[in-house]
Amino acid sequence: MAVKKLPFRDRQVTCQRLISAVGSLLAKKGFTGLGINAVAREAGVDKVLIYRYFDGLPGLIAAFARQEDFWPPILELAGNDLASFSQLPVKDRLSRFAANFIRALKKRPLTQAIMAWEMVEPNELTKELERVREESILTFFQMFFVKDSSDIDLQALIMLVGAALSYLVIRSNSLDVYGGLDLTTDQGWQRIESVVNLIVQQVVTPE
Amino acid sequence: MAVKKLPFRDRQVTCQRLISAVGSLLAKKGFTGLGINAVAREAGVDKVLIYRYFDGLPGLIAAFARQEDFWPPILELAGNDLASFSQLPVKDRLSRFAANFIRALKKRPLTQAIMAWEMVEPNELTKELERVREESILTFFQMFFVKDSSDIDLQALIMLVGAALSYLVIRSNSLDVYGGLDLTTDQGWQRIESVVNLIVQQVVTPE
DNA sequence: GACATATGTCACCAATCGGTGATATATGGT
DNA sequence: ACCATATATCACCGATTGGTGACATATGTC
Repeated sequence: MAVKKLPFRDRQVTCQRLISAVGSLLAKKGFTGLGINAVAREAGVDKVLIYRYFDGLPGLIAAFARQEDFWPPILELAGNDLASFSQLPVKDRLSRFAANFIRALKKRPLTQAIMAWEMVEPNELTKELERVREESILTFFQMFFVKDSSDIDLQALIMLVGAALSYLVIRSNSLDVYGGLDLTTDQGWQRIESVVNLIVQQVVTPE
Repeated sequence: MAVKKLPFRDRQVTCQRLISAVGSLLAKKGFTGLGINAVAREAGVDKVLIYRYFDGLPGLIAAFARQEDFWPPILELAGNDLASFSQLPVKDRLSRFAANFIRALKKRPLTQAIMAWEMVEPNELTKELERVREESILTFFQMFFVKDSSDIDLQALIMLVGAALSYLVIRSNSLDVYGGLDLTTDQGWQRIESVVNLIVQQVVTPE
């Protein structure tokens, strides 16, 4: 409230403050309380500028979505080394993917908030983000797994594991124990990773 | 608005109307818009009665939670026949459990809404519901699976599958395709069930 | 320096929110 | 029949919401 007045009259800076405010507010409080007034307050900017520059809150959120990298890039899911990753056996590729996926998701609270948001309030923004994510997932899948035309439904397997891990990571924010699994400790997550490893080792047929 | 006035002065009936209003409102709009005013409006009852009879909205929601059966009962997860279920091989028990779990969750939109709610807004109600569910899950697990002291982490496996299925069912409300999996058709769900079957058949060691 | 415009501030609106006090009326015991 | 009380309605409160128009001031152009 003290340093609120920043009449630098720099539209770019103001827009950036608004976009950043969406991010920090979303990370701080989740999607609840993500209103025009709250965003403007957080940015220290008058809310009328949201209407002027972004044509309303949805427009601002869309701008926010455009400049952020919510979904972990393929490179990160592959362990930052595409070449060596693609040379691994399919089993190990899947195991690594699971571990990388957990780590990538854990360090993106914003992504978790948005994924939770998608589940309760489908809207234009979440639809857009879903489209991007769906595309990213499919690209990743086709890049590393589609050529292994095994007799098992590899796609369904990967998505099942991905769904489980997504759910568990999101739940770990507000839940300590899930069905006896401790989601707060590394040991608990090690159990999860281990069972994923076990699954892929037993299920995936070698090439 | 027409038949709003029901001055029957029957406290039980009024309380029931309020409790039912929470349910229908939750199923209709999800947890958004679940406020004092909205609930009272839905019930066709003055909101002051919520304070009088339930000491506020949390109290009303708690009463609502107490009388509903959100979580599928163990009997249902076991396929309505405990005896024959417990005589199945562990593998088949797990496969049946997965199929029953999907069906049970699919036909409980209220449960889905609450599960989604738990992910974004932890509060007293969701905590309570989580406690009940956690207890139910563990009971189910100990009843049917704990005696099979295999070398694999059966608990982690079950919870992983449960997490995946929960996520996919909830997502199917607002998403058609997840990573190439069609969540709108029986064929898509058949793929999911099949891969679960494959996993348990390959991973679970026979007794 | 004058002026159009871009940028930002402020005041206000109607609607809704959670919450409370005052009041009316039906119920049930004496 | 009378009266205490349980039940329900209504009117209001301050705060907050999304949204808009009027106004002020800095910026850049001529």
